[in-house]
Amino acid sequence: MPRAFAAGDDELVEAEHLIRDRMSGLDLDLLSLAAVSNVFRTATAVRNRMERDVLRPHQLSWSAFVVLFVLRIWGSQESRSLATEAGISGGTLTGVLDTLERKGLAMRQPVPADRRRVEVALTPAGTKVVNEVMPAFNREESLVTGDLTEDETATLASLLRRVLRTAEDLDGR
Amino acid sequence: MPRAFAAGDDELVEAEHLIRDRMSGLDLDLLSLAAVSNVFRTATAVRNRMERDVLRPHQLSWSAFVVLFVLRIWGSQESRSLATEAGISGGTLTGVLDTLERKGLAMRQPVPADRRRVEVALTPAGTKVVNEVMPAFNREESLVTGDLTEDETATLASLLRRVLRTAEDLDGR
DNA sequence: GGTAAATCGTTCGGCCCCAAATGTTAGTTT
DNA sequence: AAACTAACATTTGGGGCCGAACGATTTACC
Repeated sequence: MPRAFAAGDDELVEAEHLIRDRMSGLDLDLLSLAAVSNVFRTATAVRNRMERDVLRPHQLSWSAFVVLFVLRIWGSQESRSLATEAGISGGTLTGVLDTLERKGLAMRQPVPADRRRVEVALTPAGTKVVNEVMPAFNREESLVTGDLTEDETATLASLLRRVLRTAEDLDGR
Repeated sequence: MPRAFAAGDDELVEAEHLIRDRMSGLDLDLLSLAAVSNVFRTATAVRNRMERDVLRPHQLSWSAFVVLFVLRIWGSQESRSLATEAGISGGTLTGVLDTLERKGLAMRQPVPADRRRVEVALTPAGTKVVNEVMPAFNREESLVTGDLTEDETATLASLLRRVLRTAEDLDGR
């Protein structure tokens, strides 16, 4: 999303006027546009920070960390649920697991009852990495929300949760 | 833990409870963790919807659409500013522009005064595509924020704007 | 019991993504 | 003018990402 969005209130208004002018006749919902645009812009900015300051020193990609995190919190599980939980496709997970196995952070295990399935588990090294990275990750989270009061942070989480629920409900699940 | 956390305790979804239980020894700021996690989860869910329902029928990638959108709103401009506005690296923009040029949606033009630089402009076909996609995109934005009142949507945009600004200030801009 | 259908992880092709290296061009210094 | 220095888009290499196609396996049905 364009940089001028949410760079500041003044710039935001300016951008909205610009959009209204340039897209006149298109009848846009500028309130929703601003909110959703800011979700994307914030996610991108924070994620870039995380990747550069937290993940890169550990040689981890975003998805690799998410997979490790899911395994750490939810425990060992099969590929399919792991992919869903991590928010990536099955094909992508195969590649991420190849990388994680090569680094000795996770491992695949056969499921005796069903030879199609694969159980994925953290190695001790993988557990160690998550335990190291997670606090650093969380410190960044605290930093970027540092301008918000605790109530505001809770409100933000709550509003986002409702948008997320709506999106998931629209997808029918 | 802070009052706001206890107050919003019953709003925590299962995942947030699990994290609290499994990472209890790591002294995490769960309030920030929930807020930032929800930014990422929401961005991913909404973006996946957008790509599947809006962009894919037009054979457009996310970045390709953002580039077209920036060109549509802010007008023709040189590669460097376009990459910044679109939030992608210069190397990525080269590839995206290759694709857009191949599809006849955008075009590069030499800058006579400086032969290193390239001016990028929408073609008529590119303008037409943005005009078609933008309203569909905005309808999805309205949909996913449909559970929020107008005040809440504005609050969400405002809170995100402050997080975004904090992240950008931390990066020292 | 044998065939058809569903489900699993993987592979493949195309695109996206970044950082770093590259080659070209412009501006600055001497 | 020659030699640095800076700025620019592009190329390169390694990975991530998806949907579709694939082969192997299990389940359902007749």
